[in-house]
Amino acid sequence: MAQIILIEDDIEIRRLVADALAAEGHDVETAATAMSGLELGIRNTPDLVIMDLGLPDLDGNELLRMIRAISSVPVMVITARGADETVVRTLDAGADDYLIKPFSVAQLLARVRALLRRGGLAEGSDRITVGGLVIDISAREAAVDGTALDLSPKEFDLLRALAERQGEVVTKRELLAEVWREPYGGSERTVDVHLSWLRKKLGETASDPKYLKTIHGVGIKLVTPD
Amino acid sequence: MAQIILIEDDIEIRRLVADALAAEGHDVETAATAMSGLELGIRNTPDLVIMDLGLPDLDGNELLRMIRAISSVPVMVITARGADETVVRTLDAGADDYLIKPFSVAQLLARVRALLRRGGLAEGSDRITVGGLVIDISAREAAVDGTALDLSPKEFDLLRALAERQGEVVTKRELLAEVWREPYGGSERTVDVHLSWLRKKLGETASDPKYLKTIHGVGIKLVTPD
DNA sequence: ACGGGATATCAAGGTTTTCTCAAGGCCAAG
DNA sequence: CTTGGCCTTGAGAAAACCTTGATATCCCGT
Repeated sequence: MAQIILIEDDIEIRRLVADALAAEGHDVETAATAMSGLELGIRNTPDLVIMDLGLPDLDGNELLRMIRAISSVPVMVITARGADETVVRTLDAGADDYLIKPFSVAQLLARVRALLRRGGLAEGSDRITVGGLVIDISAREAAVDGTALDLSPKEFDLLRALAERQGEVVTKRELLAEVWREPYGGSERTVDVHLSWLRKKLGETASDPKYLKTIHGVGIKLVTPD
Repeated sequence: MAQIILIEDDIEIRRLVADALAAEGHDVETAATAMSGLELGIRNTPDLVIMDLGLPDLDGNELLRMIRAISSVPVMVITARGADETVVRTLDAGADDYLIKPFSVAQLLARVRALLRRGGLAEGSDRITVGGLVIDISAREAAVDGTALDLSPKEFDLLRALAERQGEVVTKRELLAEVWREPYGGSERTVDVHLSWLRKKLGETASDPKYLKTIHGVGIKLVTPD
């Protein structure tokens, strides 16, 4: 599922964590020293790094800084050092989560899921959700409250263009540029018509909008309904 | 710096956390119940939500699910319940971090920083805050004390022009230039009318202004109310 | 306290923008 | 060649908005 690098010198904990992660379906690479872990990271571009703070060859914060210098990969720190000051310093050095040993494996896994949920989806996400509206970019299909919408090409592109900037007001000119691809001599009223159709398929009207709000004199914006 | 919503029923903790966050320069809105917190969230599109799990009116996980249904905002849970099972369930329900009371404020702040760092701190949305007045430029919406304002284009532009120079006196001529785009032959009285409407919507009058103060013979200035 | 100038508010046009229906054209599939 | 889906354009109606005129009110210097 995800590629995870685990840097931990204690062999027992390493085994424990690695097995648990593997059981979740992740691809785990382990390292016992900071340097070898860094090597691994450079080669594999992982989705998550889990590291101990007390490594034999390098201070944990030093390693953290090196990782941050070359990557924005999520990093979870697991360590026995529980001093508050240490936690703060480590988080501020770029760690995303901090777990104190001894920890519950179940919780570790849950926190890993939480981190992957954020980090992983940020990149290749080709699905946009706005309230009850779900837009699958690569499949080119959309649905409201579970029921699929039958959209024409332009309608879909229009919806996507708005969804990619949800909450923001988009002008018709921008929509023309985005959806109709320049140089286009058409009038902005074409946008109006498609919008009208879109609204009808979304089960709303211009006077009582749910998703598509008109900002008079400016443009349209896609919002999550109340 | 960031807009944060804090949902916590214990008044002491609420105060403690809110003050600490405010001291970091964040804009904090608090709520004592799940429902009022949800209201806040819908109005303000926050950068982070911090919530207690044991709210009086709704189960924490239920609230979390409701938040997740409409938003992907980072959520930090703070609670006294430390049972492992609870932690796991909460994280899997969509929480991004989980802190057990009693917690160190310094660590809370560090974790908040970590979450905001990842969250990208409000991507396309730039806001101006003046007291209880929040103006979202890209969404083109404004709210006072959590209630959205229904502003016409000129009214919004006017408010923004004043907000961009908050505390400063702006002449009507400058407002005409800024909002009406020259060369404009209109009279400055149009500005007066729009100002009047703006005041009405802000719930104030010219004789008892809160935000919009008239400097006789000079212009207008937007101030934070006492 | 008074007068003149600046500001506030109200109501009434007048203007611009948006919405929707309907008709026509285009293109690909049958 | 015909059909059907899709896109574009036109036009009237509706809605939202802006401006202006008139009048009341306020502020400040005298």
